[in-house]
Formats: sequence, structure tokens, C-alpha cells
Amino acid sequence: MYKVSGNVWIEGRHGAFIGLGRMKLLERIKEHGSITVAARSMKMSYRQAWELVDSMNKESVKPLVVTAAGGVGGGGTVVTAEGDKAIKNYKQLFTRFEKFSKSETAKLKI
Amino acid sequence: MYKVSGNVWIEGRHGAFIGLGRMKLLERIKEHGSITVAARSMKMSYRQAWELVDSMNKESVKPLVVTAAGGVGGGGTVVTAEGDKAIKNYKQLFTRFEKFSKSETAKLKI
DNA sequence: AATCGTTATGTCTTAAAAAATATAGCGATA
DNA sequence: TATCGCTATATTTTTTAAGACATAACGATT
Repeated sequence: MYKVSGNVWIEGRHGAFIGLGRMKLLERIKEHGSITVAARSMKMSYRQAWELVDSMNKESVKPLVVTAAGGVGGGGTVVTAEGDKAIKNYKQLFTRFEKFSKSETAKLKI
Repeated sequence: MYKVSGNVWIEGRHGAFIGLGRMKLLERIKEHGSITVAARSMKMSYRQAWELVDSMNKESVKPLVVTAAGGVGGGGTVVTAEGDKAIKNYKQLFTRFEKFSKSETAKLKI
């Protein structure tokens, strides 16, 4: 009847660093090589996507993505090794949290 | 440097059942015997408090609180045994989640 | 039946968040 | 140097959420 739910994210010094939405965005950027295309592909506005990317980069010591304005194809964005690490870390965290909620749901006595 | 954070709640059929805020509100209602006083004591509007209470009661099979309009002192609200159970359950869940986040923070490789 | 402080609910206003729109700047390439 | 699609940012509009305010109903007590 009842179910334990929730969410997890990783915080840096000044706030959210990476959560589920940001991780998905990073994956799309990696897939498409562009913030614009990534945003469009997940029905997010470019502005919102850019702000998330900007926030992540500011929160991180080394940037998670590097952007290029101009050049071939108008520019683009690539996910760095640091970005890959962040994706991987969050994914593992998320998986363990899912396990946690499942186990907690089983424990509910109501 | 980084820290795992998040939140957990218990969901019923139609949405949120109990989370940290709702649990705290229940505790205050139990303490004061009144939605009005409980809300005031935690700087929440009566309306918001009432809506949370209403939502919890609707989500639960047995009501978590019973209200009385009119009568001695104008009425009041008492937390039922079911409400106590909900508080207890959520508290335990929350404690274990805190342990989870702490342990996950220690695991971070970034 | 008048009083009291509470529950319960409607309505209106304000503030915050999100979305939409517009536009400047970039640099490889032709 | 003109073009292209993308990054970067400012501005405006729309939508949503929160807050404020007002008021009816309730029932034990006097």
C-alpha cells in the first residue's frame, strides 16, 4: 500500500552539484555534443540546460564539460573525463538509493 | 568537499503521505492539540497546515488526526494512534536515510 | 441565545518561478 | 568576408505557487 520514495543528489560548496536531472542532461550532451540538441531532445529549454551546465561547472573544481562557441557546426560542448566521473558516481549512488528505498518499503509497518 | 544529500518520504496511492515537514507538523499538533497553534508555532499559515493535515488524512485508511470544530476552547485536533505510528515509522526511515547519506558521502571518489 | 477560539473554505493579491522571445558573439570553413 | 549553428545573456511575458484576507460553521459553556 505505502511506498518509500525520495531523491538524492551530490552537493558542492554552494549548492547542488549533480542530481538525476543533471546527470541525464550530461548524458545527452555527451550523446549529441551540443547543449542545444541535448536540451531539445529532452524537451528542456536551452536556457535551463545552459544554467544547469554552468552551475555544475562552477561547482566543480575541474569543468565537467567544455563549450565552444563558433567554429565547425557553430560550436559544441563535450563532456570531460571529470564529467564522466561525475555521471558514474551519481549513477552508482542512485542505484544504491533505489535499493535502499525498496528495502525500506518492505520494512514499513503501516 | 562533496556531500551526498537528499530527502525521503512515504507515498500513498495518490501522492505524498508523510515526509519531514508533515512529521514535524504532526508532532506540533500532538504537542498543542490544535492546528492553529501548531501552525503558528512553526511559522506556517493555518491554511497550509490544514491542507497538509487534510492530505495526510485522505491518504491514510485510518485518520492520523481527528479534528473538532466548536466545543470547549473552540475545538481542537488530536493525533490518533495511527498518527503516532506514522510519526514513528517516518522517524526511523529518516534516521536510516541519514546513515545512508553519510556512508555514501564517505564513498564519493570526487 | 451569546460567546469563545477553533476548524473549514473561498477569494483575492502578491511574489516567485518558468517559459518565451530576442539578440550579440564566436570561429572554422568555403 | 559571409555563412552557419551554437554558446551566452538580457529582457519580457506567462504561469504557478504562496501568502494574505475574509468569513461561515461548529458546539461546549455560561
